[in-house]
Amino acid sequence: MDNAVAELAHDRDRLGRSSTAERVADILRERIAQGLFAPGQRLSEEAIGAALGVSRNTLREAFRLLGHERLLEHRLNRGVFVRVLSAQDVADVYRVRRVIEGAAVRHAAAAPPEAFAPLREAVADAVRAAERGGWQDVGTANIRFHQALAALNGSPRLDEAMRQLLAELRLVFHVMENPRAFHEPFVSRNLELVELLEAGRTAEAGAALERYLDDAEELLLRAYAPRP
Amino acid sequence: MDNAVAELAHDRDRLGRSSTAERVADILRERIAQGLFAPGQRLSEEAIGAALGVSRNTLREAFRLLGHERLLEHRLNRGVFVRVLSAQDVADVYRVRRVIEGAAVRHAAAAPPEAFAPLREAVADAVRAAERGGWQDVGTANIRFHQALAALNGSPRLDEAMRQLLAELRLVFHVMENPRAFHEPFVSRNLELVELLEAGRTAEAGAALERYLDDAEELLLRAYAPRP
DNA sequence: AACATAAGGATCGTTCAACAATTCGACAAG
DNA sequence: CTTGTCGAATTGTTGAACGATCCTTATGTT
Repeated sequence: MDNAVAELAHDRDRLGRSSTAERVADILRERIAQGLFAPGQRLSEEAIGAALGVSRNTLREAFRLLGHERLLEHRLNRGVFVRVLSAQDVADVYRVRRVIEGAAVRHAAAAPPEAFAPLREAVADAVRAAERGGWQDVGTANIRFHQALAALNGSPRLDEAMRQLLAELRLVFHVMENPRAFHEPFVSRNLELVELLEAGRTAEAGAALERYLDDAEELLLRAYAPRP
Repeated sequence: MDNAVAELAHDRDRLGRSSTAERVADILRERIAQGLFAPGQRLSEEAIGAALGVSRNTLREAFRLLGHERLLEHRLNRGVFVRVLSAQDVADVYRVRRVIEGAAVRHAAAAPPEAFAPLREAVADAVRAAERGGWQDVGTANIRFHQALAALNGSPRLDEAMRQLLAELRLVFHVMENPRAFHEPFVSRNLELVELLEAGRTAEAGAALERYLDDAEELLLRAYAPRP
């Protein structure tokens, strides 16, 4: 009985966690992730505030949240804009990915077998999406794969950092035509990765990951030409 | 001449970057770093807003900023509190430090000799501060050392992440008595680290770093007993 | 025609006052 | 000692207001 009460502590954070500003931030984050707000687009306080039925003050709190997540760019006296990543930004994102995901692969050696289940699932989702031509969904599944890979570190802070990095990357995906070319080739390579990991061949997995990230970065940078 | 103009670009971000909310956040961040606001303490909107002469709305924007940096904790309808790190938080901070600083050491092999100058300087500052018994300053210099170490990654995002991590750690330092015991022993180990790095013995440096972080974490966790 | 300048409108930055919602502690009742 | 109720204090959110700043357009000058 005392036990049942103690378990409630797990759900405690689900109680208070909903202010209007945060819910607005959630909505905007989702819209940006879906590409409905294009990079570079200005987000008018008045227009969005009216559309969502919240005051400008509340909306500005939400903007601060997303600005800190690098999804919005705050220019003084000019408003907030959906972030436009430069080529250097993309390079830096991949630099950080190498660090975080590389560490995850090294951690994988000590991980229990069931730790790889989320990776398997993400690959399976990607395969299914690819079969029916949903390239956008393939991209989403691939992102989930790498999120799950980073989770092998077992660190909430790295999970959060990875979440943010991948959200930034999504901004790049949306300004590019031909999503298939950017997502399809990597499904099988993700599968290769998880199989190497499960087999305990972490050194090879690390090398494969390096090649993966090098190729993805190059492919991305080659096709990515933001207005200078 | 064209060169001098080009250099101005470095300071560009310092121009527009001054909204009241951000300046308020800077002030509060500094106060927290100095320990003038103790962990767990509640920051009243009305009191601080009046003291700083800014409106509640502006102050709330600043709070959102610092909340996202994990320095403040926002509890719905209860206000913002200076963050109290749990033992798990401390462990997680060190987990991330191992990842980021470990990668930095690996990067150091390809770094030019002058890249280690900031590390040398930080150690020198720590030594000077230790000689005159300024243990608080020793801690600050040590923090600068590891910030500079992380900078070897050459990644703005990792720099920012490290900045945040070390700011969190400062929260822990402030709730502990006897700062000398936590900072003095590590000065010489930092010196050892930079010398190994300059000598190109990166593998040994990596091992030394691991020991460093293990010891620091254990020392910290042993003495750190936040209210449960 | 090219450039500098000035006026105007739009939007942001910030403040202020107000009210609803929520929390917390005190106090009374069982 | 537990439970219910009340009230003060604080936060959450709104709406309006005004100055500051930026962008565009119109105007004037060389």
